[in-house]
Amino acid sequence: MNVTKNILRLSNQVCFPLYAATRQITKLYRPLLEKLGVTYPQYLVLLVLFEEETVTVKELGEKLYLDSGTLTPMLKRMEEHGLVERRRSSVDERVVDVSLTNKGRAIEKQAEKIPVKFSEEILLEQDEFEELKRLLTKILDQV
Amino acid sequence: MNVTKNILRLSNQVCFPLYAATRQITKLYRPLLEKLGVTYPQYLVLLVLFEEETVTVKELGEKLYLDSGTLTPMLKRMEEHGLVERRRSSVDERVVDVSLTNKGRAIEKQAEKIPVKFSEEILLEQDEFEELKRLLTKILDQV
DNA sequence: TTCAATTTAATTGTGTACAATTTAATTACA
DNA sequence: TGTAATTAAATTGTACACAATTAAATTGAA
Repeated sequence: MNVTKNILRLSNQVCFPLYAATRQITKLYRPLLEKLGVTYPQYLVLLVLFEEETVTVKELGEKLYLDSGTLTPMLKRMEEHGLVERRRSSVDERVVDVSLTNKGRAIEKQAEKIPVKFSEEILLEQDEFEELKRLLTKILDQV
Repeated sequence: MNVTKNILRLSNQVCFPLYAATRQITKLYRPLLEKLGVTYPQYLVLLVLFEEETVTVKELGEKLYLDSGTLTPMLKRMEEHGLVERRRSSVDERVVDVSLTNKGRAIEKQAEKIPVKFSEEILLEQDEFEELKRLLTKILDQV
């Protein structure tokens, strides 16, 4: 086995398990989120809006690392489903403010149960969870 | 701050940094892979084929955690670009065997440089890399 | 003040992802 | 042997994801 093969081995890459684990975990979330009628990225938008009354598309993008090309159509879908409201800012017409509707706010109580259920399905120790989060956040802070 | 808000805080979730870090890292890969004319998932297919002469679509799916709905169109694009060859197995007509063309094989030497360049851009200690990989693999093995 | 530079969303086009279904081939068992 | 069950890809439809471009509003410097 030459050096090349070792470097390129799937099992030696850290990015591959990252890529694969993310998708598998998103799949675990799916049945839980389906009951709320949202996808995982839409759920993240809700989490932001549970914390802040109103955010702009730009702020959402900064928090979630997504651009308007992803957010605009996603927010339109959420608006169609009656979860959020999009409104041009009267202060600055370039800006679009996003906020929860009553229907969106009503989901918060259901959403509480998801992280709990989830941590029951993923069998990591508490300190492993913390370490994983620390390492991922360290990467995120660099890029 | 009530308990609910704490549970649902973006910063308290482990899945969010996982989701975000994966996409940010894939973006880091992009300029490197662009030179090879492939996307990140396509690069993963190449990695498998550098290790194994021929794999079926099913085997690819098992290794990369992807289904035919993703792989079939992706492999067709790679075939159009002259990187791989798709051929119905003569032993079992249901099966499609995938293998590298000469052009695909020629990429291996360029591909070697990518993990090296990449590890230079991500500033994690060697043991942190190992720990991250261990935790992600542990999750993958569960789901 | 004016107009060029910047900023914010939206749009366009390509490429994943994946659930659900379909099609064709193979296997298993009555 | 004949047919039901299973298997492997492909297809269909929906939803991200993101680079690149566009359009409209705002800002800033001459």
